[in-house]
Amino acid sequence: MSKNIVIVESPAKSKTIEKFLGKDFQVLASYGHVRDLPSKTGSVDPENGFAMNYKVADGSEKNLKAIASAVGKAENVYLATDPDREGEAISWHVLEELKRRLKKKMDAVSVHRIVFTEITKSAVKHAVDNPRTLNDSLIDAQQARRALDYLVGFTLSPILWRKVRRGLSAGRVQSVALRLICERESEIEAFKPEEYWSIDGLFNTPTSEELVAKLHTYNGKKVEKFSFTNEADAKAVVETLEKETYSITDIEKKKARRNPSPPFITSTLQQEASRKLGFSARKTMTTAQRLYEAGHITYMRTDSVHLAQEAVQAMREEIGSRWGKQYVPEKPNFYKNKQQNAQEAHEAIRTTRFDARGEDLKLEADQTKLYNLIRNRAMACQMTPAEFDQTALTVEAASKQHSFRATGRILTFPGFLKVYQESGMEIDDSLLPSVEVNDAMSVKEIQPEQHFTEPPPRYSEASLVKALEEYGIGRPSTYAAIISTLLDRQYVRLDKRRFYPEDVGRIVTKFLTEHFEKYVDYNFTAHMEDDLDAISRGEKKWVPVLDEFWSPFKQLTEEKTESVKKSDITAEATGETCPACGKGEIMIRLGRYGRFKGCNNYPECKHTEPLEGDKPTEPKAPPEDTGVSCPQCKADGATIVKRTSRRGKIFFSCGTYPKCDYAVWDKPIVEPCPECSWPILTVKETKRFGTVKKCPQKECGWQDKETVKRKAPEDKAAPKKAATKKPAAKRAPRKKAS
DNA sequence: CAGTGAGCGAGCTTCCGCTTGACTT
Repeated sequence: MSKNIVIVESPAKSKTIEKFLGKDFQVLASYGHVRDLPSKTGSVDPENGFAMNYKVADGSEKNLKAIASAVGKAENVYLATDPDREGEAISWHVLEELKRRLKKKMDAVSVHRIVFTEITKSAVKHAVDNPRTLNDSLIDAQQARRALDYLVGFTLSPILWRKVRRGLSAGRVQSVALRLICERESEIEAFKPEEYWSIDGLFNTPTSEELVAKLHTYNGKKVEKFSFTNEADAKAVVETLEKETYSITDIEKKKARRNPSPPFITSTLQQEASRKLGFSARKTMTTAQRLYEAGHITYMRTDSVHLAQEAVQAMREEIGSRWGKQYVPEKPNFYKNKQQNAQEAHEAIRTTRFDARGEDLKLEADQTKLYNLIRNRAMACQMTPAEFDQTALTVEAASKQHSFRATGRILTFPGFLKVYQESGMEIDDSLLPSVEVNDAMSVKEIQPEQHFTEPPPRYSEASLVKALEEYGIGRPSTYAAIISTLLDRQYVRLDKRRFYPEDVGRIVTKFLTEHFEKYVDYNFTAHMEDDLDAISRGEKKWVPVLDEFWSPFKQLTEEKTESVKKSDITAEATGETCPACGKGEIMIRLGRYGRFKGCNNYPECKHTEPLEGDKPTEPKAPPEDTGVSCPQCKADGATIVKRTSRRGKIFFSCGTYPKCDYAVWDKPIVEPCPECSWPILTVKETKRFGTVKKCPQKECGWQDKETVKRKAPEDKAAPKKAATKKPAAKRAPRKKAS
């Protein structure tokens, strides 16, 4: 029984903080948000001042009960949720629930709001000593954000159900993510490779060393990427160049430095883990969560590059003792957040100690890899820059009309590179031969090379997260979920770790960008954030801000629901006449399995053909015959064959389909049912019972006796069978829409 | 459950952002 209760969001945090504060304090976790808008219509009422109908989430009841019972016996409650918009709202929701549950008892409890951005004893104590009250403006801003997301999603999605296909979704975040992928695909399709030629000179120095240099000027003009665009031009240039004599005319030496990258935040961690370790965004986050819970790293959902003083000090000590003073900068390196709308509630992602490598901590293999990545990146950010000697040589023709250049780079001091190299920024030493000005260079060969420009690459998980972050769309806690949503809706697919839009995804994007451009604009979120900031600062009120958004949005959705026909979206005219009826026009339509061509005259004419450019439908192998006669139609020679459903599931059905529609899931055998005498049984291999025979007749339900026997004692031994069954039933309506 | 769509219209789907478990086959 504690006099003082502290509420935080995460249970891992609560344990640490409890240690700092001692016996008089009990720390409880809210486990994130405790109330939310139910996923159904009417949770926000725009007609009634945007009234928000919050409900306690299923999983939160337990947590709220624990909090209420502790607070009921306490004198002080410290709301210590994260110091950002969402955190402020969580505190408010918790308080609202406390008031509702404890009623008058709450009068005896003093309520304080405290915040800290790092979990250290001093920071937490300082926070407790400097409480404030809840910030209503910040809470209002969060509510505006929540209502807007709900209204956009729950207004646009039903339009998609009616106009495109059931079960689809649209939202402020996911629709822009989808748009990025679709527009990239359009760019790739519209891309026309352009030819260009590069020309390298291969020279010999006076000491017979080789030098490769790029053509830098030609006929007195600087050579650019598209200076030579065909073979004839390139050949002519080569001929001219071959006739010249060359010498070194300039040697330029300078020192160059490169600074380390900032420590990880969620998005950069996901990107680097993807590139360096091949982890998906989801895998990175669950692995990081384990490390966080074990106390090995700081919080993994953050958009701040800030580092705690103590951590910086510990890094400097470790760097100094491990590699020497020359790797420790005079003053700690300081990093600033690039993003505009960063909430900066947490620290950057770093390890909690620096003297241990992942291998020393006896972690799982994946955890070790991620731990080391995080530790190295953090340490590197507090190390000295890498230093190079950079040399540029100019090889000029005697005519002074043409010149080549070569650059070389030698690492003279590794600095942070000793520990960490960001992928895509690798540095290789490139050595140049030792030459002096006026040295004659003999031409060994002038090499022309043909190139073509390449289309922009399709997004990977990493590059998509990066793009979203740059637009300020989505949050650290949602990047992985956004990707899952696009995949779940089958808007996109991943192939060799690259995103490809599916037909439905492209149709949805086309529809949304054509008719709801403003709401799927890349800057829509940024504009929203400006408004939310104004609300946070008390400069605007949340209801008028929502009104300003809602009135035109509502009007637009009503107009579009009326004016845009389903066929405008999902059908595309081709101008071809139907070869079957000779009257109808062939349209490209969206079917369950993608797009196809069909006659306009449907349903009178049912002519269809596959879309060109589609993968040719593989010639169907004749289905495997089981030799078992069909027990239903009993037609002569009607046997059961093995087939694959459209979803890839194997089933067995009568070979005379569609005449006879008899079908079973498991493999049939000729053996009459001992119970109902149905002529066949089915067999299935299971791990637990081996081969199980069953009667396919549902009303019979006979099963292999051995199975029943072996199963029986288990039922008795586990009287909680009913209890274990419940979640299974609960699980059924979840996702996995079949 | 076996090639696809229209419209009729039961009953149903859907947002974003916080946080962790604890069901299995």
